[in-house]
Amino acid sequence: MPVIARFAPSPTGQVHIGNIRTAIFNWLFARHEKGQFLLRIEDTDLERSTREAIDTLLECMNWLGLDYDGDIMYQTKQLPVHLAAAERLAQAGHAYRLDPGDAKSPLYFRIPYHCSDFPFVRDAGEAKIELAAGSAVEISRSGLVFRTLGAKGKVAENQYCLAGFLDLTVLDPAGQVLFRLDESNLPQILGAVEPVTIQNAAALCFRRREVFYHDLVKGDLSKPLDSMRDFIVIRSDGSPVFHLANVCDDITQGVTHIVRGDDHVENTYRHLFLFQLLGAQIPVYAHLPMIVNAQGKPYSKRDGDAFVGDYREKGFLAEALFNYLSLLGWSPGDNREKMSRAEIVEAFHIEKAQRSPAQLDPVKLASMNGLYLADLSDADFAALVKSFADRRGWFAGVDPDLFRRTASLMHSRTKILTDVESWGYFFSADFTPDPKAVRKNLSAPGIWEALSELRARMEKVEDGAFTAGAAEALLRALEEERGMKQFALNQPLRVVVTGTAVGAGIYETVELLGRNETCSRILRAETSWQHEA
RNA sequence: GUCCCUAUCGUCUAGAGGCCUAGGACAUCAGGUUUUCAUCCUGGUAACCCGGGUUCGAAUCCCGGUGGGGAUGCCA
Repeated sequence: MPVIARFAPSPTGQVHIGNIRTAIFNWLFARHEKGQFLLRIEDTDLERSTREAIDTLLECMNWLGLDYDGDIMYQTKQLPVHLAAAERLAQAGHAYRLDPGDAKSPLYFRIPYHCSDFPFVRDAGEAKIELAAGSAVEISRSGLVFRTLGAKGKVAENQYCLAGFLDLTVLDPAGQVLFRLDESNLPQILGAVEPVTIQNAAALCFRRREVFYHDLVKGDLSKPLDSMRDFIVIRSDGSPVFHLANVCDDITQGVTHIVRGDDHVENTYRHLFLFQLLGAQIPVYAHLPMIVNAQGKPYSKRDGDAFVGDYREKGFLAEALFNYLSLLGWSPGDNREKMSRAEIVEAFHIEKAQRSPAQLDPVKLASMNGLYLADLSDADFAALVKSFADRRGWFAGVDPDLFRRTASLMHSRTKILTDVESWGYFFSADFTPDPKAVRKNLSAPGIWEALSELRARMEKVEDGAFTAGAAEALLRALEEERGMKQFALNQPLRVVVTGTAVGAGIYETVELLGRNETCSRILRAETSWQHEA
């Protein structure tokens, strides 16, 4: 059976990092299985869904190379299908309104009492629930309401679906049967609006059933039916609720595998009933754990860097982000980390996805990005940086050749493209020196005199002869003459001409700056920084 | 409250009962290369949440606890 997977985001604002991870895993899964990857826009929240958000989403997917098959399905267009499905459920007796006379009352889906032969329902044995002493039990077509005693002696009200209590008997404190639910009174209960109330109850005895399914990521999962409730499928304004719309669309699109966030695990137990009663094949599920922030909490909008756009803006490469994100909660099983897209597709097995949440580490992401940048040729790197800088209006009007040479000097020092912002001193003398660097490197006695002398000697060098090698020779000679330690002038010179203590080789740097610029920067420092140092 | 899920270095992970003296990567520390930084190379510190079982043998299986997350919406 060919695999049909889908990504079904709600287009509300920016694209969340956890969301795009789900998209990536779906895409990888579909591509690995040589199946289809469909895109469905769940735009039913009219208040929050905007065209702009949809465009942002499509752009993000395009940027990350997540191509989808076929046309996009827009959920709002499927309204008639959703409504027809609701109607079918109602016709078959699987749905009801709390107030049958009021069409404005929301339509509830009822988890069917007769479901023991469903492929995802199994018997879980005899069960008994002790009730708060002398409390009442209400039984109605929307389920059971009963009171239990909490650990601190507090009475808690519980409401669960009727299907949770097969062959229910309500016992009084003496153990006598007060009420028995069976085929004889079931139709009356389902047909009546008013609940049957049993006073002075002490315990509930019934056969427990549970919903179960196998999750490709989480393994065998189950949930007792007596912890589930009937749920609304059509709101009082007539619009379909997520559960119905989502399931209907998956049926319409022929989705065979649902890969999504594990916040949907609980929904799955409900959706199984919908697929079953709508006569559809039940899909295979895979629930991915969430991505969490540095505090170990799920990413929220307030975190910053919660959106794909943030990473793009900061100068992360799509391939690097893709690679990193594919490794968050998944691993090929060997020690490979930096992998090409094709390699990842080849190695991707959804069953190997992690079951617990993963924390996104921006430092490791940057390291990964640095690996991808290092793969680029100097020329490609320069071109990439250029277009990145241009978009930001950095270094406008800089000589292209100077820019290229700077880029090749700084290539191995660049992890993310925003690092490039610090290149300003190559192109302009308009920088603020780092006070710490100044203090550390320019306060030794005799330093300023030496720099002044160095400048004088540099000024005598022929224009075309001002190379890295020439600069190095000047420094060495001067150090020796003045009895200074070898390289003692390197850092002072660097601070004076770049304002910082770190960077590319200083000889190459001054060669790039040129004789005039180098000398004028030294002179400027002599006149304006010297006394502060 | 109830239900569901989850737990290996700081972080991402390898690990499918003996290949584990627990491997890799990022981070970190030390050393080497080097004019600083970065790159590159070498080495180090660093983890099986706790308690019971099962077994000749448990990071791996089972039970309990604890921590974390999720669900419990006329949000999706």
